[in-house]
Amino acid sequence: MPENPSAVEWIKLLQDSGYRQTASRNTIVEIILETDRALEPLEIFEIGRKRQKGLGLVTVYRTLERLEALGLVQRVHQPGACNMYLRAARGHEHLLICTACGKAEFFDGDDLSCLMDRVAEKSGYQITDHWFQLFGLCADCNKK
Amino acid sequence: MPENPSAVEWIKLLQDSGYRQTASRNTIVEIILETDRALEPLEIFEIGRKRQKGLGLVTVYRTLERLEALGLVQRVHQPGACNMYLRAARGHEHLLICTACGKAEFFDGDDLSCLMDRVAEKSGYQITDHWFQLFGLCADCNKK
DNA sequence: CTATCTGCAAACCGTTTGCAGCGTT
DNA sequence: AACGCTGCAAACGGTTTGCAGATAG
Repeated sequence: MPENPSAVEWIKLLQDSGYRQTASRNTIVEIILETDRALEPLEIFEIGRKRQKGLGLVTVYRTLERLEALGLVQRVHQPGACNMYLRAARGHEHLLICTACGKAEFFDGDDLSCLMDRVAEKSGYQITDHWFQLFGLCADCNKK
Repeated sequence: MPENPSAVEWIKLLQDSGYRQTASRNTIVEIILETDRALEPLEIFEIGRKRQKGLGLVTVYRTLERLEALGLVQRVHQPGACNMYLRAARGHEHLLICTACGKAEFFDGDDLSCLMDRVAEKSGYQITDHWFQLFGLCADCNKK
């Protein structure tokens, strides 16, 4: 089972790609990695501003853009919003999101391939990508 | 103008829900039902305006809102856009979308339940909903 | 005749861009 | 010293709202 990425790791990847290490980026990366649910740019900005006075919302957008381009972060689509960001899925991970608290977990779902093969054959499509996401109540929210 | 039987059905459902039948709504419903891909509000507006002079973009938005509330239409999420609308899926239908021409087809995928049961057991979540969508090239676009 | 529906214009809000100065390397 | 990065303010574009007149029932 893959370990969660660390902030140090991400900062290093950013530097290896020619980007500079700055206080703003450190803050943003830390917030994303320590939160167990997808966040909107504005949320990241508000949390970040408490830690680093003067942080700009624009920097949040630009940092997310870079992180997404490097495949470290992904945009999460939900029925009510599609502007939230989360650590990106790796390999065959898929998302499981709590509709009450927003908590996001990944699960492994690599056995979708046989279903996809069947659909490809029936439809005549050459399938190149898939989205699979589950919604529900996490154990904590379910108790209530 | 040839009558689309499904359009008649939708208009009737709208009326049964207390909404009035109007020229604008007829036009919008017809466009959605005769198109084999998801459309943005602005696209519906532009096509509709050619048929019905004076149609307003606001009416498109308000009609889509009502059709979505009645479960006749659904918002389609794609990597690049999540403001497109399509006839809603029924039962266990899932979407298969051509990334080249946008053509959307439904396929049946009701055998996801065993995977979902397994995820529920492992994660402790009570799963209430799922999104499953495939992307690829349709037979026509694949030839090129 | 009444309540809904309409289109227009303006407001709204999340996101992007231009810019001059700052900070990393 | 060079060039990327920053925050601010303004621009932008899709969506929503307020309104007075039109229209379905």
